[in-house]
Amino acid sequence: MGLRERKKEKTRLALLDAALDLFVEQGYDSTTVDQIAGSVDVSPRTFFRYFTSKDHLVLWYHDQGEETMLETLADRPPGEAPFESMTHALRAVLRDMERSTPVDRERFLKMRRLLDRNPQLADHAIGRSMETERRLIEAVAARRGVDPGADPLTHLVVTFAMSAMRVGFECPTDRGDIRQMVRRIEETLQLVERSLRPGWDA
Amino acid sequence: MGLRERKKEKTRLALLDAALDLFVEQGYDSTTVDQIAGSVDVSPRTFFRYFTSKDHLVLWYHDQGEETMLETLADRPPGEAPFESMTHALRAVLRDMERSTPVDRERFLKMRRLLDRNPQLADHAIGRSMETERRLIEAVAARRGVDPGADPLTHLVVTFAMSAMRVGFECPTDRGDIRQMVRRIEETLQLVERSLRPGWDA
DNA sequence: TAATATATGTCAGCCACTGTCACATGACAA
DNA sequence: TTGTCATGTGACAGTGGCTGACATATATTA
Repeated sequence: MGLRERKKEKTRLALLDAALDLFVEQGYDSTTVDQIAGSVDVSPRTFFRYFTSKDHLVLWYHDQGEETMLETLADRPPGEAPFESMTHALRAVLRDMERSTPVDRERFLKMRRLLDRNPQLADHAIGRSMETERRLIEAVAARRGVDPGADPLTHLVVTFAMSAMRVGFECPTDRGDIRQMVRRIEETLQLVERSLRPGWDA
Repeated sequence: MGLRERKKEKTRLALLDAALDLFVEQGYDSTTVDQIAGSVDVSPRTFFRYFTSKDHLVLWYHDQGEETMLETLADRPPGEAPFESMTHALRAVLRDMERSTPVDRERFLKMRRLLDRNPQLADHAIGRSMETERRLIEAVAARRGVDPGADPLTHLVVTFAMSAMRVGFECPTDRGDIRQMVRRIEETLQLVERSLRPGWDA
């Protein structure tokens, strides 16, 4: 990894952390891109070369989660029942969350608080999740050898699994504690598993 | 209904239709609010007195669907199984769609095409749907006499039902034909019903 | 070291959106 | 009908997110 890339990564994280701090401190709306760029000594124009929009800052972890799930899915044995594969993909994300560093957790919690307080940001986040679902649907459809556009069952396999994630994530009592949130998602996932008829995804 | 209100309603619809036509004609992004306002002979400032944002134009039907579902839910017998109630709420929306006027359908289809082509709009739409889910969850939780924040099962009842709506709505083969879309959603809903273990929502 | 690729700063500009004030128009009571 | 009040509208100035274009500085590679 060259000097160039290292510098970029550093700038990216600096922008992200500066932005999160400003948002928490003075609110999302009343923080300008100029301020964010200014506090990292970078031109506002450069900010938009790292993040496509001000909103995009807060979707940081969605990208990681999606990557983890797609990779896990690709590694599952070909003959496995599709919903089973999805549960493994989902639990891989949960493991990542448990193993994350304190710095990562702090970022995560800041973002979560922002999502709670800013509906427009929540919109973007959920939109991003839908994009992830679309990609997962394609992956699952490919594994099953069906056309993703014409197979509702594949859609349900993905959507049902992701429901556990959403429901667990939204739980208001878990603010500020990642482990508890992970536990809640795990419980919800088990509830989903119990609610489904055996072999429903054949 | 006084003259004032009638005029407002007329302006509102005029703005909506003018906007949809412009969007379809020259694309969402390259249509400015000035153009929309101009083609209805109204000041740009006034546009924002009718619609909180340019995006907001496209969420027209989400409001109606939500209202229908909440009303239906309120009319269901108290002892009914919660998921059963949700399926009735959902099917009430489907009936509304089948009975809609040609003018309504045309608006609907235009909006759908816009949602397909503009990810940012899709984000807002799905965000609006999540808001609807939240309200439905509250309603269902109230019926069951549980705390909406602490009962994952209630969340799943709503989310599973809405999954049918989303999956059916997104199906790419149904563009341009509302009846076919309604049929697809109905089929998906039945698939959901078959996939769940009897009594899972008790 | 020279040639090339890439990252950044600067500047000019578009457009969504808002606050404010003056004015016009419909609603209502005397 | 007329005066009074509430409400809808236009005009204008301003903020801030975001983009394109060009010049310059900083890595990479030969």
